[in-house]
Amino acid sequence: MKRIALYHLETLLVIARLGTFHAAAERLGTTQPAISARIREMESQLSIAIFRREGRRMVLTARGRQLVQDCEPLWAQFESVLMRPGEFGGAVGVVRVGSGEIAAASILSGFTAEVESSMPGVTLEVEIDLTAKMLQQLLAGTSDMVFLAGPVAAPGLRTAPVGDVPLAWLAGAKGRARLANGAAPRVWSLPQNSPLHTITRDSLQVRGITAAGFATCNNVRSLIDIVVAGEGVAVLPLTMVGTELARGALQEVWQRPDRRIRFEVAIRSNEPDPVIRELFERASRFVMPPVS
Amino acid sequence: MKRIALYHLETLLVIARLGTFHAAAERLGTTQPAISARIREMESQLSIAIFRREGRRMVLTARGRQLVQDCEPLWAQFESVLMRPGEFGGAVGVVRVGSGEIAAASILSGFTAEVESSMPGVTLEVEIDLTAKMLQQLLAGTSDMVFLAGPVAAPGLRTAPVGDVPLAWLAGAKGRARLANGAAPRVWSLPQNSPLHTITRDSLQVRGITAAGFATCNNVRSLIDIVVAGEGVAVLPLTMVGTELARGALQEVWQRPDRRIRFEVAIRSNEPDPVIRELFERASRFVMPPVS
DNA sequence: CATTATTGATAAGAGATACTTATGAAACGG
DNA sequence: CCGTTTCATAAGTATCTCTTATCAATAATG
Repeated sequence: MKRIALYHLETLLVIARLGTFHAAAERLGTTQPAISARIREMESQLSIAIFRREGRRMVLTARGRQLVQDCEPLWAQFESVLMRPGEFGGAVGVVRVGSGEIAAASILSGFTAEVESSMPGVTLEVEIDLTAKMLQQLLAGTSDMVFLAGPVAAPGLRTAPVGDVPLAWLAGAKGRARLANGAAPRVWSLPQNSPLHTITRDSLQVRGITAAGFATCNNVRSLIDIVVAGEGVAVLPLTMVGTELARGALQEVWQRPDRRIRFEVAIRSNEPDPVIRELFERASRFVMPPVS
Repeated sequence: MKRIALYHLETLLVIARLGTFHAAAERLGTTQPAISARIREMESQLSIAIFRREGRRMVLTARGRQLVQDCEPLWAQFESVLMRPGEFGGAVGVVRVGSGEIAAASILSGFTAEVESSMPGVTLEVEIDLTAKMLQQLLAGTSDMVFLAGPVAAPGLRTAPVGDVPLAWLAGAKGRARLANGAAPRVWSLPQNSPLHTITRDSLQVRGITAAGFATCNNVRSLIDIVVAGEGVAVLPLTMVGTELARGALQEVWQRPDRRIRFEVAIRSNEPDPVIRELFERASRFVMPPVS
């Protein structure tokens, strides 16, 4: 049964359309015995009767008609799937893209939209995780391209800047009340080894602030929720807190840190896949709109 | 490209899942060189690179992953379509069923429902037309089984009764007004050679009625609409005028004809296809609920 | 650092498939 | 009744596919 090839299906469909083996042979540029043999092969592989002799011609059995009916859409799909390479010059492939959460919130959707419209043959498999993990996966070959935060310079990596985002010290109502009382701030941030974590620590040091605990959460979205609902204060990217600022759930409490989060796109420097290299080129030319 | 067989797809998918050619070979009960050859064959047929050497293993290219992604559903469909014969003992096939319009309105839907539930592998292609045409198509091999009206006894035909339907002389408002004025009735019916036509003529003769024209329409549904809207009177099957009687658009004007329309199911007596013969058996056991 | 195991490529030969040409048998049409 | 159409069959050839055996490269291990 596994030995049935595409031309078997095609042959069946052409016979069903043209009515005779002979006509099908002509249409398919082969001989009538070849057509007979193909059908015989199908019948034996599937162990069903597809045609039945009737007078001097062959007619489809009920089962055969069922098969034709089933194969018609299958054949169409096959053509679209397997013919795809030649159909236009563009790149075709599935590319596994990793992204840090902040990068995801800031530039990913713009990039994917750009890819969808200008590289229609390319499908993206996006995975969101911490920058550190993204790098691992990229080097291990589990991801093909990653967006990440902060300048990275690992050997065997090729990177390009794609934009940056301003950061701000933000707190919710309870957090601001706590600060107003003169209590030491409960600082929240991403786990160690993340750029946001480093920036937060540095900014605290510059200000000479002693924190009452330095809590972490590995998910920025949750981090925001935590700060909104609790007494914490955090350095957060402005691109991710638009709605919270608008409705007053978060407010800036101190002067903004000098540093912004800088995004880069990275691939392995020896990446051999032309589709991925092309995607990298596009990504480096794609720069996110500036945010202030 | 047409030379790609099912085992090529299967091979690709198994490699994608298991990671190495060797493991795939074991899983598929063959040898590693065979797997290599299959992939090479696919790559040459599609002229794309599916795998790329990386260290001592082969990894999917972006295009290769795309292919895997595309083939996954295709493969599933294939299995369901081609494996169908063995999956259960029941009959499988597409059967072309013809039916006269009245038979269609009276018993067809019950029969199709019965087939759908008790013969899930069978697909019906129903065609509605006049009884005479149904017979032609059956004998010509364009239909496999037909429901038709009136006792037929053509050579090479095997028939069985499946029910009958009472008839009534019906007229719309204008038609009844015309009759009340004592004018000769405008009679409507199906074209000649149809049982309804014959019954209508016979009934008129029995009553000694002279019609003012004997109009025909080859479609019962339209016939009903015509009678409802116009001055006509017609012998119509009660199964098809339920709503018209209920809302008073049609009313019985004379005594009902003695004869009812008797439905039969027919196949070619030498029908070789077991699926069709089985369907015929079921149809003959399936008798429509009596109507009065 | 040497050894061993893993992964896939390659080559050669056997076996299976698929195609072509030539011919035959049955059925249809005039 | 004869020619035509339609498909089956047979024989020969070309092609494809698989298996066995071996090799090269790389990763893992002691």
